[in-house]
Amino acid sequence: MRRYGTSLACYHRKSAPKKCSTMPEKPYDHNQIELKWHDRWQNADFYKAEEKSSKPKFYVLEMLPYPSGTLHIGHIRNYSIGDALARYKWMRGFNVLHPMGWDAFGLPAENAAIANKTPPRDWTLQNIAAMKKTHRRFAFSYDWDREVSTCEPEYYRWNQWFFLKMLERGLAYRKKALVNWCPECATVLANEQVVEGCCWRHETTPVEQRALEQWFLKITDYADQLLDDMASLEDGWPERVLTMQRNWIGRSEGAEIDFHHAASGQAIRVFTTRVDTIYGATCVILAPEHPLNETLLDEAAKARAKAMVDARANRDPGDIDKEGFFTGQFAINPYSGEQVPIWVANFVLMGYGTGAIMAVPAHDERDFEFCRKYSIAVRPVIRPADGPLAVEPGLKEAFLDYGILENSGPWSGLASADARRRMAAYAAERGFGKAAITFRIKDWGISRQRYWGTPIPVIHCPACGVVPVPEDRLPVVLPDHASLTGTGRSPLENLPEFVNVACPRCGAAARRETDTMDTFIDSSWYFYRYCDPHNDKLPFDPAKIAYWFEIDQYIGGVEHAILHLIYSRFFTKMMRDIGLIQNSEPARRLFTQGMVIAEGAKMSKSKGNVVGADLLADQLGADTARMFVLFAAPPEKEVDWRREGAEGIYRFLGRVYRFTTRNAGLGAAQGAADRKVLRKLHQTIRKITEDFETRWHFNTCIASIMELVNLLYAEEAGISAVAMPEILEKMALMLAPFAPYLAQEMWEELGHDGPIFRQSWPAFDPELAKEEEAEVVVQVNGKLRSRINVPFGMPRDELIARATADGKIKPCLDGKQIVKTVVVPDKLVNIVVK
RNA sequence: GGCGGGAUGGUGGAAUUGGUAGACACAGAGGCCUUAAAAGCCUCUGAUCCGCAAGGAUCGUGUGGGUUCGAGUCCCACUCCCGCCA
Repeated sequence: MRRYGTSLACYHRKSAPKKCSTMPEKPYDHNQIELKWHDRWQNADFYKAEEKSSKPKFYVLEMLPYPSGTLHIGHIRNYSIGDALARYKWMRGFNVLHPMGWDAFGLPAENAAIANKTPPRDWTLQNIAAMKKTHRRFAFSYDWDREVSTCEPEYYRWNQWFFLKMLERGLAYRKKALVNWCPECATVLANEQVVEGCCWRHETTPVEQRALEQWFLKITDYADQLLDDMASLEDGWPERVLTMQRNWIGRSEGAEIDFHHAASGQAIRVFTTRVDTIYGATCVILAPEHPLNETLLDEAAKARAKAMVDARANRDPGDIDKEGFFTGQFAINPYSGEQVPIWVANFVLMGYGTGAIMAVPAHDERDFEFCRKYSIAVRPVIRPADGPLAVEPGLKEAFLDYGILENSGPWSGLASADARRRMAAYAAERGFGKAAITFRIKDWGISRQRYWGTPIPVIHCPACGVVPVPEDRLPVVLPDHASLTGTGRSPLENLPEFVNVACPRCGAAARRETDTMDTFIDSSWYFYRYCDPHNDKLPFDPAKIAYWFEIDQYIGGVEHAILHLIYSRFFTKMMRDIGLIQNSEPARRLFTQGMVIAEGAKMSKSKGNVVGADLLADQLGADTARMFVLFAAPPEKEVDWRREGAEGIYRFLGRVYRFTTRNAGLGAAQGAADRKVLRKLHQTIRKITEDFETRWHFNTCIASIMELVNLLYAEEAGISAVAMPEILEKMALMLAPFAPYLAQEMWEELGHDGPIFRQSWPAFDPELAKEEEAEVVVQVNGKLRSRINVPFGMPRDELIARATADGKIKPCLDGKQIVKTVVVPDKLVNIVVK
């Protein structure tokens, strides 16, 4: 196939009807079919969810896209999976909610604005319009009345409302925190703008860490719940997503212990999961940004520490070489009274635990590596339960397992687990520590020094401090125009009409907060808004949520396994706690589809290999594109986009269509092939129905329809006028979730009115689907030697008799002794000989 | 290093519960149709070997072991790839 579009149809029209006994077949012209129904469906309302319904509800949701301007084949895959499910559920009689929206705030709009001199809002709205058009071309079954755009004040005012609710409850707070800072741009960068430790726009400029006042959400308050509630997701969410979230939350149980600065007596609190090893602690190590460094270090050392912080910005902690320096100061071990040196090292993270550790090289890998490098003492204090204590010098690696304490003062002889508990209790008793749980997850920093986002609704008053914007004055509207340069602080700072405001409390001149919110806030609750998208009193009516939630099926890329999906779970719990909703989790089931790569390489603009959806719809048609991404691999796996593969699907759809048009309303007088073909038909329905209900291997579903079509071609002349309509109708119905345009056109060709999606999913007849005869495999010593056809349910003895009498089996048994015979009824006979 | 997922023809993949390995498709080869091409339709297509042929034999699911009448599937060890965490 070299040419596409209208010219393709001309080629087909030359092909003559195959037999004079059939209707003239019609060529498959995807443009003609898809444009026709696209126009007819323009104002159709088949896909509106009912507010009140006697049907069971089903909420199917695909992750909303960022409006970059174009849909690519990766989007098409995501939506094709959801759409197949939505259409199937509709045909199974569910009241389906299947909405779509736009994650419309974000930095690309600002960059585009700088590049094209288009205001971010205009750029975004144009992109949304273009993408929506493509969505419609692909006939995804969305209820467009529920469309949500997160950049609209009607939406983001509720971001602000939630922020105020969290502020009231102490879940939103302000603190000084380290952020990524590019000295070239003189601005803060988001994590995703830091590429290998450098600014994305200045690739040779290392990013620094600067302390700035930032707003945070207290997701750590929910860390335990986020972890515990995963138990309820275990049967509906992919195991690897749950594992990733568990790792991300990173709960560890241990103890906080105060060492004391020998010179000043000041406490240095360390976190350890292995307090039982504390007699083996040979130094205390502080994170380079630890606040105590201010008093402990001289100026030169402070500069070294700062350099360390900058050097490791956003680098994988496992990749950095462990480096440190001795501060010249000492600390006292509260258990042993021993003085140990205080170091500063880059592998100790301020964000984890207390920002300080005790190094026990004999029993911790990283400590071992570090202490060996700097020749710090290594002292074993735990021996294996069944062996002696390791000997130092000469120790080659740390002993990490639990064991029995040695050289540990009064604790010697205890087992590790026991010692951990008792020693933590002792610390609490004496007031120098306690048992503690620490999490890897940090509070969510949401301040962004950017324009295109939700304004944070607070006012800074010189007299009253931070004052929330009163609820009745929401939304704080983002000004339409701001001068964007990509440098300096938030562009909103340069808009006096935005910044200068009277304090809501005292009326004095005050300044508005100019930071905007992280756009992950927008996507943390959008799926609730779909249930009540036009509510201007509340983010949504709780009764509507009670009806639609939880989401029955959420579908998206695994790249969101952590951020978006943790934030969403957090928001749900927060919303529950403020009394808006009843559910504790947003989605009962999650499906993570694999990526689409193009000809072996990850798609990206810079590589120029992005497969655009519009071009596909032009050249091959929406049906072909949708079906190809479902056919090429099971949906959870990666798919390689290949032009030739998609052309194969195009050929298949043409085969289906031509067969249908030339046989509609026809058929032979005698149905010699009816039984065979009807059996295959009902087997196919059974297979696809089972797959929709369980594992969604649409690739094999489509393959089974291909098998059916191949059989129809082979048996065409022997299909009766009675069987033909049933076959063609059910085939159209089975294709409807995958190729809606073609299915609808077939439906019309078969003489039916109305949308095929309002039809019931075809039922299969188990009797018709049954094979007539069982093919039984005959093995000798486990090797396949013959196959025999027998009636179903043949008894064991008879099967053995038939098998041993088989012409191919007899010679194998000659002169041998039969040791054993294994029979699997209707399937297999295995004769073991010697 | 830990945890999770994976490795099947030239390619994407199938084999759902331990029971016919390679469904379906792509690519390739041949044929029919055609003045010709395209499209369409039909046949062949894991490797090696035997045979004029029909047909048959052996090998074969990353590597090495094991369990079993029987292993792509289960167990042990290993290699490589992907993801998350360190």
